[in-house]
Amino acid sequence: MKPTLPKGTRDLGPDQVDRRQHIFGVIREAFVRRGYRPLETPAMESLDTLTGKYGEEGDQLLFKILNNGDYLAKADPAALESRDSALLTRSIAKRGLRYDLTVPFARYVAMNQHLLSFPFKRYQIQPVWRADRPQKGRYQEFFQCDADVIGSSSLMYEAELIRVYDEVFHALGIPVEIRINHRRLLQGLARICRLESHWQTLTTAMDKADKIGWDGVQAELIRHGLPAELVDRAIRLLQSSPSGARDADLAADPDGAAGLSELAEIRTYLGSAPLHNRLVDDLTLARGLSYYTGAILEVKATEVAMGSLGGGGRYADLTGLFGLPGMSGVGISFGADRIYDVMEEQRLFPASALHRLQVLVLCLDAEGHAESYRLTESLRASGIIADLYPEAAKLQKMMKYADSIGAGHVLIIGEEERASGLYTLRHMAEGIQQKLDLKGIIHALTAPTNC
RNA sequence: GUGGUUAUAGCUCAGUUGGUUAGAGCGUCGGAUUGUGGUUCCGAAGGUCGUCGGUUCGAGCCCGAUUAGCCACCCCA
Repeated sequence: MKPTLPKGTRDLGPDQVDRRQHIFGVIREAFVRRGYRPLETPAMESLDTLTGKYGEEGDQLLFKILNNGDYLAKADPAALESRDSALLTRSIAKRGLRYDLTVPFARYVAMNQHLLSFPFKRYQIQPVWRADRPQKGRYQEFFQCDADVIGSSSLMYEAELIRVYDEVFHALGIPVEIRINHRRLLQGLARICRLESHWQTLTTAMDKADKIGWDGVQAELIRHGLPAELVDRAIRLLQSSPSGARDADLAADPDGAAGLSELAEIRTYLGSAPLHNRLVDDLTLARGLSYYTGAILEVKATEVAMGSLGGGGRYADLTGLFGLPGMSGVGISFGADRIYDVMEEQRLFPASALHRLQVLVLCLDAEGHAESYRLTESLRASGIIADLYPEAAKLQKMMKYADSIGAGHVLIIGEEERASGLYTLRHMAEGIQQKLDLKGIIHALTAPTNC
């Protein structure tokens, strides 16, 4: 048979895994240093846990897992007869693959509330699955790196998580723009323009402003049947200067005022130290409105056309659906696969991300093989990534192998070297070699420039 | 879920209005070179042209379906 990968999935080779681990490492470090603790949850969740949490669209994108056994015999006869897939699903699939990390986290918190102390800060780096149509930067299986803090409504945490975004993308070398908005600003906007009843339509349309332009937004809103004069008013307000008329208008509305004051407080926390990246107030940002209740965050690369690299926000009551009401939380997510793609495109991965062989030992004759093996073990014991070519072969062949696997050095051991105790260490990239004893080799390979 | 587009050697791609035995570059393997890779030269292997069906005397090329990639919607990381 011809081997294939399922749609929207991919293999990662050794260099790719090394590079992804580098990304995870930078993110994890930023989380850990702020007291976030790791959490892992199962790839599959009960379908009851997942459905209804991501809106109607989200439910369609859930991967369902067929029940084991004779599932059709136990299927709902009415649903089977009517060929109603949505109805049938309930009787033939009781589990699904997780769609994000936030809902499993909420489930975990609700189930383990007696064990947890609040505020509880956790991070989670695991794959999630969505039955979406694949595209550039969009996969059916992809990794998310989430950090959430639950059980406190302090805006300190919004600032903390913005700082994490800033720090991580700076450390990875990706220039980004961090956008921030507030749900209550959007509510205020809608009320001021008397478009409360069209809130959803208004926000999803204006979110596309940078893509389809303001004319496009206006056209879309009018197509949806919103009164033209109110649409004009909304767009004028959105385009007006934040420091001038816009915020004055918003401040006149109770929700708008609350949103403005929260954003100002977050900025006060951030004022203690400058950010590497721009933090932009963006009134058009309207993501995750089915669950975010406070601040809304999004990160976009400024130098590459790629969807968002991360998103987050405040949710007033995440665990309420699981029987634990009144728990306010705030969280962010990194899209590891998109970050990877951006870094690949921009060649941002440092050589140190790759854990390739530092030295490959080449023994020229069978007699010296055992001694070469012991020497290789000594190098490994000194923390050097080392391996021994498994048999005495033509030097040319062994050199080609060393070159193709990207070994930093080769150590050549022949009769002459064994007699003198001075081995030939060759630096592959530079093509220079020197004769050194074991101590000298270890020194050369553990010096900072050769790591 | 909707629309567009692509699929030929391991990779990137050529392949004439449908016509005999489908090509190139790169890569791979062997040799030139029995203690020196990445550069050079010589040689070789490698294809049911994504899959299934149809039209035709004849299909890599035309038609239909299907699978996968890419792009744009929708939504999202």
